[in-house]
Amino acid sequence: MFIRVADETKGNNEIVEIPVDGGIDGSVSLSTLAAQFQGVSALKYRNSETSVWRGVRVADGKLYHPDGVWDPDSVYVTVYSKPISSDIKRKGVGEQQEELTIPTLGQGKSQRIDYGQELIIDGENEPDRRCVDLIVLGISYRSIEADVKKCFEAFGELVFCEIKRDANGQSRGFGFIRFKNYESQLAVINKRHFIDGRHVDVKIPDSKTSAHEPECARKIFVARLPDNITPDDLRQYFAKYGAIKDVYIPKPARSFAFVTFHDSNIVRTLFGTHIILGCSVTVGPAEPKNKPSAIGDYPSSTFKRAKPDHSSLRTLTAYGASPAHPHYHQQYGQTPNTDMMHTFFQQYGATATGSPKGPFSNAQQSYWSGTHEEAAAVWQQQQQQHYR
DNA sequence: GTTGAGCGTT
Repeated sequence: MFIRVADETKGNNEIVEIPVDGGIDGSVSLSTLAAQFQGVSALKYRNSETSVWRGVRVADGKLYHPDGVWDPDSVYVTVYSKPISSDIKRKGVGEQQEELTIPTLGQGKSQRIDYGQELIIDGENEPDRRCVDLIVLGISYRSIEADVKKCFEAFGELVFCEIKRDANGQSRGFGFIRFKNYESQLAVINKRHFIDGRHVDVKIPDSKTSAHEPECARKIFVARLPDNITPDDLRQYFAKYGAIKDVYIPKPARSFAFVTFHDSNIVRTLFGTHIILGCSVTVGPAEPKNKPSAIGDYPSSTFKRAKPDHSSLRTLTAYGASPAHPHYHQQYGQTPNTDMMHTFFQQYGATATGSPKGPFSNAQQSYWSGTHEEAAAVWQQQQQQHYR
């Protein structure tokens, strides 16, 4: 049996027939698909009842039809993990078509991540595949770095490996590692490993800054969701990153959701773009209820989308970003400065490129360029305020 | 020379 697959972005509507594996699970091999469509990560198809795109399930390098049966007459459309190609443009959001820039953050460095300040992403520059330093607990006092390295390199390339020692060089029995690729991190985390005859545990480290955090620190804001998405869809997708405590989708659907994890440390590694059921969604930090604050204490509601004729959607307008808007200035007591803007954009894996009018001149507006996703996330975050 | 929950002089 074959299924019919097309790549909308090619514009030629060429259909390629892809074989379905003969095995009992009736899956389509991702690698077989990728041989025809380079870089493909999933497939989607139109739900005949609702006309909404529906994504096929992807697991272990295989694609599974959600209904268990592939329709030989349907045309399945390729989905790519690089953030948004024009085919993922979604209804109702009113996005303009635009080629997107994937934010380029620092290349992997052999340094510890300063949480919340710097996000290291792997060699593919995928914002949703970030590695963090992992703590390794229970290392034998006799083990050296090479022993730890040997154990974990079986899961992938390490960019960092260190055993903590006291002033005399005596091992303190724990250390830190970081992988180059996110798959490796997923493979080792929260599992027990053996080094020099002792079992060791690998975890996302607690940090002092994350102790006694409010619930919103364990919560992500997921924007640009299709309205037919279910809590189970989100659970299924995000479960691979960490234990989920709660999923909240407003009723009626408002294109966003909150997912709360048990561990706050995983949260910041998720900021950026994800492909869920074939749709490109944006994950950002959840804001505390009743306390909107996008930049420090500055309200996110002061950020609007720039007009489409102004450098298109990658540009945000920071209203009130100058003393020319005394209302906001007085109400919130501060004006966002350059550092705050950069921190704000960084949450979304974006890089602010500054205002063409110069930062916080006396102009009425300042323009800041982030990514398309970032602009969409900020816009959605404003909407969120109206429903909470 | 011993020990065995923890959270990092970068």
